[in-house]
Amino acid sequence: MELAKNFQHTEAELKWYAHWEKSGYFKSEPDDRPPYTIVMPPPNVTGVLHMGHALNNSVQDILIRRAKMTGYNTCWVPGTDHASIATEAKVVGMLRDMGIDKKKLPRDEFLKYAWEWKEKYGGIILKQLEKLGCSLDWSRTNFTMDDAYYASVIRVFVDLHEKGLIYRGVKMINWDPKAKTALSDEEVMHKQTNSKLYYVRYKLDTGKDEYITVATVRPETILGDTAVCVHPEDERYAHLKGQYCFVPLINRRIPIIFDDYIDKEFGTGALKVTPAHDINDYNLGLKHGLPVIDTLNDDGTMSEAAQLYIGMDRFATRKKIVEDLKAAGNLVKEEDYSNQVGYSERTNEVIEPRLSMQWWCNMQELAKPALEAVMSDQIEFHPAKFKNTYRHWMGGIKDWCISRQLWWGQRIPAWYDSENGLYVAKTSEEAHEQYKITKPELAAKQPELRQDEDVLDTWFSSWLWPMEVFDWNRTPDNTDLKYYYPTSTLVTAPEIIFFWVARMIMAGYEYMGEKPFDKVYFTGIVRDKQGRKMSKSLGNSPDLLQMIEDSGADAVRFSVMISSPAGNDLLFDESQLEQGRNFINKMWNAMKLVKGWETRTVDGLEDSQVKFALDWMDARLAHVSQELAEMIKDFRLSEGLKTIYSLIWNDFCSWYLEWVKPGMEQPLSRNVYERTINIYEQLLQLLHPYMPFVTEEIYHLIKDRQAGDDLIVKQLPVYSTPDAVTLASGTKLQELITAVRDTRIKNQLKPKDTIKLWIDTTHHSFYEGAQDMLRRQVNAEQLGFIGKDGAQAPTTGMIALVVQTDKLYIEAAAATIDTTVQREQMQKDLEYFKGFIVSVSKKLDNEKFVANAKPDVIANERKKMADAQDKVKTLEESLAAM
RNA sequence: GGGAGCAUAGCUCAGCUGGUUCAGAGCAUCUGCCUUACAAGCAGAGGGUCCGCGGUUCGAACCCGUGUGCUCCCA
Repeated sequence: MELAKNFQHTEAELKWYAHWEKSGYFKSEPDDRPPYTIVMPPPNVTGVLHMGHALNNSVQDILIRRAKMTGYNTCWVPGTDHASIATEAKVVGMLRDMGIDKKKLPRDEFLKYAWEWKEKYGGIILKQLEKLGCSLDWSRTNFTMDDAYYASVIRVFVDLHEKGLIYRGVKMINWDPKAKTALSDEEVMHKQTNSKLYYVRYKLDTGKDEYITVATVRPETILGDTAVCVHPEDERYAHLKGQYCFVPLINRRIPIIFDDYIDKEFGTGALKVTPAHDINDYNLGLKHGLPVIDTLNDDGTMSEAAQLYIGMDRFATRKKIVEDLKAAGNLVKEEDYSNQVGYSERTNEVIEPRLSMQWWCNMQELAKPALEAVMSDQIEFHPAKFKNTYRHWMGGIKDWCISRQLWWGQRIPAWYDSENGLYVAKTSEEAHEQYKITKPELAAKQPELRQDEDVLDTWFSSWLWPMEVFDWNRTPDNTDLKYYYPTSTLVTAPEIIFFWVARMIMAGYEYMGEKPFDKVYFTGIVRDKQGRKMSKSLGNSPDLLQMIEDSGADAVRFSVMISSPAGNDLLFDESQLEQGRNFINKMWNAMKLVKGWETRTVDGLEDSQVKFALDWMDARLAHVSQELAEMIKDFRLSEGLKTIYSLIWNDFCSWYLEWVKPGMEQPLSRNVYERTINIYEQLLQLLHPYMPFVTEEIYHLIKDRQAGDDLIVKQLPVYSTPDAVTLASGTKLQELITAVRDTRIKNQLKPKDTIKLWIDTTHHSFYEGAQDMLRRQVNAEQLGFIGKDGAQAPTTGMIALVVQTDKLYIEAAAATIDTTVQREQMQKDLEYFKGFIVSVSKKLDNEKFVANAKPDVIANERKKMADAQDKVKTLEESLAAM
């Protein structure tokens, strides 16, 4: 078969993905093997693949593929999240483009459009994950608005309501005037913003021309003021006890109250109190019995209660009221001010704190076992630093606002009668039953109940994900749930530790009586080269699908994984794609080289010359394989990839293949060929989880395979601990080769110039195995040992060098021998080692050191000393000979 | 305002319980090579005040204190 010049990624990706899927390698059913389960963090149903997904899902695929090779029954469950706010916003936008106003649509008609949208655009992202090579069990795909899933969300709502944990109440919430819905605290992002601090004076009700000045960044809320507050110990205002003042422009008479909540140093030390529009003011209002005047409509315009600017947007009002205050003589001054402003996570709109009737979930009791599980490492967090964040949040956990004023989502299963009587039930029928029993007379007259208009927070469905994807609600005793739950590892971003991770743990303990996963691995945030978070608004997020098309999924996975150290952010730079592509090319060429030997193999050919190389490579493989297992266990995936990269490029290609390479047109022993193929296979296997396509392709090209012999399911061999002497011998040979090459260059020897190499050593057995490779790699026509077969130490015209404690002499006809550089180098080495001996001697002569240090440390120092002395001796002799 | 974390080569990071022969890797850089798998390559090299200061210790990149700078989370 003619081999392509390069790896053709597009064809290979289509071919192998289809093959894996057709062969059922992605599918999982419970069996005798231990399970390894991951539930994918469901992306938004309308989302498209971005760098964050690429990182997150590459990590999961690596863990899954690796587990598959080590005897586990792996199950990776895909799915999507209905993403209430995000999706509804998109549908509303689409309707607007069609000239349809959501407000004018009945609920069910809007939902029809929403489902149409979902059918059309939903799940694109799952298709895109195939492109990345994700080995997902597609037969288990879930969606958080599927009927079964919907039912489980409703069940949990009803259950928590029965337990008294879910209740309805008026509280200060975060209002998003664009999406026109309440948000949970977690959905609000605080951003440092440049604002203005306005100083506004309020006339006192003393009949005189006296004022009190307050400072505010939100002057439009003045219209909702119901008090001015000062610190009880603030002498400036002590005389105002029991006094009143007037709200500017509307002249409402409001009291001056005293509370030590006030920061005397801030502004003027006097605070305007607007209980309807600030959480702290609200609490003050509660304490002091102040009225609440809500001056905002749900779209962020001023309400009738504001008296002025009715219907005008809040920010326009802010400008206007400043002008009016100035005109009225109430504006004292304004100054620049930087403060934190809350923005909606989804719509990026400035949040308005607002009093509102919402549904709440009390988290206190649910949080207890969830906190304990993480603190005691029953659930391991990687990196562990996130335990602190988690504890901090869980310790101060507040009630969760779970209702959203939206239509796309699970509708709250609560019904009201005309007297506002409340019935919470799984179905309308059940609610009506309750109604008839509770209020038979009313029900006889008015049989219809009105269902709550709101839907539940998206996260109120996502928190059931690890159990509900295995059909917990309908069949809680099913074999899948028993086998796969608790799942093995959750891979997610630290940003959603509260939104999602913490709540899944709570739901897991509450409903399964068991944690949802053993381990959580938090990936970093994807940033660009300059360290900026990748985002649509910055436009710094590369087009992932284009990258896959251009460079291939393997190169993309390589570039993402090579630069994401455990627990740190990923700084993505497209140059890493090139590194990935080069690596693929390197492997491809190595395959071509090895394949090229096939026709030149001969049975029973003496291969003692390269036995050294084979043994060493086997030892390296065993050694690195063990290291890699540790790294993957600790989620040091980036380090793992670097390690395999180096094993393949340096150890295998640069050293091993060069060592066993037969000469031009020379035959090769069958045994060496087979072992080389075998080694290459194992390297591919180690790399496969990271770069699945190219490895599978080469695995099949390098040798004919029977049906079903695919790399993805090939089990990793068990390696025995490698022999340290074998490993050290390889290192020594490398050192020798490098040293001789370096010396050649320093003496202007061209690569083609041959040399004679004389070695003065006591380690003859080492050279017996290695000499052939040494000779070829340094282009020596002859290699001799001093003291053997009458060989003499050279006296003149030689270049001397020292490797470890062996003395080497290069004899070269072509050399313009300049020993000065060489001597200087040796002299420097000599001085260093002499200095080193002094410092080690000091240590060993120090009684405190000898008394305190561990015995093996002392033994090691003694060895260092002896080695250094040997080295000094060798160097001195070589110098003398020059 | 409260909390967490980080600072090691030009860049991105390793460096485990304080103790290995000038502190390691990749990328980048420099030099020489189109050597019959690979120039998307080969060979070789250079590059560090381990953020500053103080302390503990026989011994500190590592532990403690402090200062500076940066990042993230929460209010």
